[in-house]
Amino acid sequence: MNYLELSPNTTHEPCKHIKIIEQPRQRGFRFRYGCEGPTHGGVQGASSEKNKKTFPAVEICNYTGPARVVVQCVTVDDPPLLHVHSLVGKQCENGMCVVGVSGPDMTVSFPNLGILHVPRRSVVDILEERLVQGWRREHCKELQHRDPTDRERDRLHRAAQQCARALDLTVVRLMFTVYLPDNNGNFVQALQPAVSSPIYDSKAPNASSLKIVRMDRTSGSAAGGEEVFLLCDKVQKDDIQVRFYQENDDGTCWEAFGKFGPTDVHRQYAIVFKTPRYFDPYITQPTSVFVHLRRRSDGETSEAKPFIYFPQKTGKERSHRKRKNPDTAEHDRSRVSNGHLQGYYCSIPDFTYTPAVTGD
Amino acid sequence: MNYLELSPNTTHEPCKHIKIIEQPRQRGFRFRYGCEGPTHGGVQGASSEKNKKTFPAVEICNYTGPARVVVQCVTVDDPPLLHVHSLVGKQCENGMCVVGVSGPDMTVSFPNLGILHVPRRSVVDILEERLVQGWRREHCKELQHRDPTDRERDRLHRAAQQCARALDLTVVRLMFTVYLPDNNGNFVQALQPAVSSPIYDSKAPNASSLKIVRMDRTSGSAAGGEEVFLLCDKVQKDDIQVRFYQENDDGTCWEAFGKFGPTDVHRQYAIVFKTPRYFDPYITQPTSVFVHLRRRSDGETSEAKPFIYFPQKTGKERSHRKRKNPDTAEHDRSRVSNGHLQGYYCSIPDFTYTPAVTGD
DNA sequence: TGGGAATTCCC
DNA sequence: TGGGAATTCCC
Repeated sequence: MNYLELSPNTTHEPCKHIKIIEQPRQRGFRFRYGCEGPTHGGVQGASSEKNKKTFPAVEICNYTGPARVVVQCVTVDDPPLLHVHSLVGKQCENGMCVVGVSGPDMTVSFPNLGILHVPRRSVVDILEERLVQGWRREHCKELQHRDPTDRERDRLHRAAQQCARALDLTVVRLMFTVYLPDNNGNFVQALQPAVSSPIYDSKAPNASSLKIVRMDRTSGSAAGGEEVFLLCDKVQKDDIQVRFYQENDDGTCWEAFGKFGPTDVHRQYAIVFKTPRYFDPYITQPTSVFVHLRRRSDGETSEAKPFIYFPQKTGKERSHRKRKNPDTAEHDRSRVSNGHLQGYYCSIPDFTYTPAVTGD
Repeated sequence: MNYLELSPNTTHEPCKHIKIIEQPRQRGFRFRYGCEGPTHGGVQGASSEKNKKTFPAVEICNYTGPARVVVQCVTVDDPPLLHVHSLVGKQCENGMCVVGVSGPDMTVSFPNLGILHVPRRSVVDILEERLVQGWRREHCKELQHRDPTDRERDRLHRAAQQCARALDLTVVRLMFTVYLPDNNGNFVQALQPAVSSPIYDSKAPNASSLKIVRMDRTSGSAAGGEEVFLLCDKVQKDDIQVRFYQENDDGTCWEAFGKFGPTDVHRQYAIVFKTPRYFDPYITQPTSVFVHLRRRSDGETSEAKPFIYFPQKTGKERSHRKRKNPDTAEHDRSRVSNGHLQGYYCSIPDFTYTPAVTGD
């Protein structure tokens, strides 16, 4: 007898349980409304790649033989509650996905888990119906079958409203439950369920993917303070940043943020911001950095666009400008504002423009 | 006996009828959803002004005495059909507005006609219900009361779907019907109804008000071809124009249009366009014109913003540019593209910018 | 009210 | 699928 045999488990058979061997991918999957049809593919696995797709998968451990795995959408609450959203796709019915296993391979992969987005207006009704069902189950043992009274009904309705308020429609988790057969071969013996990491609806305003579509300038003075019009995919004005950054060879990183207020975010699709000053405003050569969008709440970022900082104009170049036609100066004013740069040494944004020489 | 007495009318009493003496304003009024609550005011009159509001009004002609006027929403079809949208506000019930008159003033003004926007998803049900009602009325004379058979029901359902497809939820008209009392004082004698001009929901995508919110430049070369980022209220990419114009003292008007494609309209809220060439590209003094948005389909326009055309650079100024640092030229390229101006005489956009001198 | 965004749907 | 807009709702 060695010491291993003294561990508590040795007196029992190894615990049968279900284990998630591939989590669902948390981001980038879109929940679909009923009207969008059922053919939109399932959520992929966390380690899925372009040419090597994976899907959520589980393994039944310490048991080999017939089993049934049921997958359902649950909330991020602890303990998890059944979600109003349901699973759709092959092998899915009544909002859940049911798959049989027989062994010897006790792993199951789920390539067809679509998530059906229930309209918000339906939520209360769905929850109320469930509460009524629960009520019936509780009362079915009573001698006489009866329906809830108006008073009870009203209580259930208010409970449903409260649950609905607390329910987040933008995120679900997958709950996997294994059922093993009893002596009659009925799959009624449930093991402790396993619950996946959260899946965020990629269409939700706070989880949609970030993208810079177009900018009216992709370069500017190292002094910063120049206005940029940036067109983007949907953002939320209080949760978005325009981040300039430069990664150095030594692993350090410079960052600074475009300056704008909530009113500079136009209808979620455009941001007018002022460029930040480069960390060294006295550079003598153009310097490449990157700009991207970043969501404060979850740190998600867009793909980066290059941005070039240029040296500021010298005093001589600037004095040349003073001789300009005042009409033209008026013209210029509309383009560049340097409001908050007043008083900075040598930091007035000041450019001249030559036409691009393009081939077409 | 003069010839007037020979006209057909002289043999009858003058025809009693209802006349609209103030039409509803056609634009700028927003239909409201039920969830928005009832307190949003009524549609104003066509001649309403800021400090002198008017409201839709009718007059009962050639009759003085007790009467009842009923107002309902109808479609723009001919003949008009009852709309699914309903009237809400004081004196409104069951979707219609009912007002009593007793004379001697036989005019009625309606200051509280709110229009309740029925959700699209409810339209079929509402129409089907009406068809079923109609079916019942038709069959009520049958010996035995009966409900429509499944087959009849299905026919009604399909008819409702067809009506729903044809129904425009963005426009209604007001139908005014006068009821005069019969000998027992019951208001059952209806005169021919009067139907108003159309009222367009100001929240509908094709009727919302146009507005230029912000532009990244408000001046440019008389040669045109310069890119402008314009932020705006919601537009439809295939139905919007950026119109430059200048009204001359002699009543003539120059106009030209910003150049852009559907993909240059960003998510309905921004337009990236190229300025048009001014009609005289060889101006020697800055010239003020206006820009506004214009909707093709109905000719509606936004408020205009001023735009200043500047003389093109002379050859001498341009040759000076050629000596510039190539790095700076690279910088410039990002800002101005002159793609389609190649080959124009003296038409290369070319500006220098000086910082604004602002007081704050 | 109008401003603004979330939600839902269409292709 | 994702792109894009219409519809609906919130304050």
